Amino acid sequence: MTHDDSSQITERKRGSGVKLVYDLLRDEILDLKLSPGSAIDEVQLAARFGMSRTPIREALVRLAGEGLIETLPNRSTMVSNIDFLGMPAYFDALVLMYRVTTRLAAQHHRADDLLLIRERQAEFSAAVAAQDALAMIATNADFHSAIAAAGRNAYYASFFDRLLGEGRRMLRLYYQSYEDRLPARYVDEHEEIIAAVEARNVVEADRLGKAHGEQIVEQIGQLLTRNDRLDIDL
Amino acid sequence: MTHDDSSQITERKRGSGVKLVYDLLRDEILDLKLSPGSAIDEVQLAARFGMSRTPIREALVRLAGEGLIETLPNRSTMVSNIDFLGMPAYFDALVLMYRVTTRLAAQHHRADDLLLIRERQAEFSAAVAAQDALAMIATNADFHSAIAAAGRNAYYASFFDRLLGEGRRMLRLYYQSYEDRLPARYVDEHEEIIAAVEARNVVEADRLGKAHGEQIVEQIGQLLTRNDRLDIDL
DNA sequence: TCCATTTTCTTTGTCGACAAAAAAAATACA
DNA sequence: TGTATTTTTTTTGTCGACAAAGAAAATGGA
Repeated sequence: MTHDDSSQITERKRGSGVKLVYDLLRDEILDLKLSPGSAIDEVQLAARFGMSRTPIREALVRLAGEGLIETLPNRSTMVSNIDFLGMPAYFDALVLMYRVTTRLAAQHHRADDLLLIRERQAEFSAAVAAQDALAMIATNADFHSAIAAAGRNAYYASFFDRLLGEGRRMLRLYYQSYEDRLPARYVDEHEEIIAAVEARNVVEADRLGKAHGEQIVEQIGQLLTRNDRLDIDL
Repeated sequence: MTHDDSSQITERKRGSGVKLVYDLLRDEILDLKLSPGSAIDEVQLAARFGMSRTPIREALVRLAGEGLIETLPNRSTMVSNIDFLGMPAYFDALVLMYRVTTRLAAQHHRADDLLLIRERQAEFSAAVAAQDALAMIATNADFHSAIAAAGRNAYYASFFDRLLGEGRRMLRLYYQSYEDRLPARYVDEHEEIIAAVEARNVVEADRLGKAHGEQIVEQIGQLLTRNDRLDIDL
């Protein structure tokens, strides 16, 4: 198994190596370029990136901290499996975070937040137009991450980011099975969300966040039997 | 500055060093034995634990991943400061997690969960009786963590654990200023929560979780001016 | 005495090497 | 041929050493 990477072993700034490996590996995992369950070899990575095992190891420790890889003591390291049994729990948390972050954005956003949010929405819209599934998933996550940032709650934001990251893998599976064709409906829903946030309409933002989340969940969750998500009424 | 630790440099199992350092350092940080902002010296720690810098470093990376320490590139590593400005956001998230985890525990708990929860409650009750503030804070966190585990949502549970950890530092400050005397009221509230969970009374569990959280927040949050917590009505 | 520049010192980031642990392969024995 | 035991291989965990990057101290000039 060869890794034809034409890997440019260029001069790197001290300390930048870890971030490089971390970011790249994270993307590869979330985009399913590294399939769940596949083994990760430190020496191979070291060779690929032209550095020693030490920075590789640090990147792996951080990825393990996020649950993206799993480490068997003294034995193999591998890409975490997608926890299908945990999907109901995942969607429950995801929808709640959709709600909460959108609601808080309506409350606490500042003028320049909207600029960033609109940028993300433009990127998402472009990805939809280009029918690029990977880009759609990533830019959709960025969009909601920007919303969360505008909500000014770092705890929700980081939790939400983690959920969105984990979700990228599941969504990839989903859109793969639907031939990379994605409803442009999400673009419209995003626009509605932006409008509600801008108008500081908290109730409407909450409702839209919840609806948007549930809409996505429903499309995916048809496969699932169990359906006892948390449903706090408004 | 000497570290008189009578450090037993005994033979350790391969791979156990990291966890040892991580656990101990985490506890020392959360119990404020290491004050926020204080520097962390890798070499000193290596000497103290009788091991090389490598496993120390790995433990520090993990702690940094949880936000408990901060690393200035190429320069110092230090215990994270408590983010007082972020406290409203923190409490907002904390109360919501109190609610959600208690509610889910009422829905999804199994018989043996209650045994564990009661154990934790007994420990908390003992700590209150002994007027041991540190133990109270730790066992209270354990109690709610057990509730969260019974809720069968790993995402909420891990997020909640992180919040409870972060909270240990704030609570320590709070109880310090109140002369380590803590209302036994929490013990009763815990009992009510257990009863609601056992009865699978979801609405009541939700209400109690919210009330319990808000009660704690109010006691601490009097100091804070801003008070625009998320308030989803039931 | 005060400030700019150079030198030393401290602490981190990276490396190559080696030992421990577990798995895989090879061997011995019935 | 099938199974238990030994040997080899693979991969991780740990170590000591060194180089880079700042900070602190020392030096020099006005």
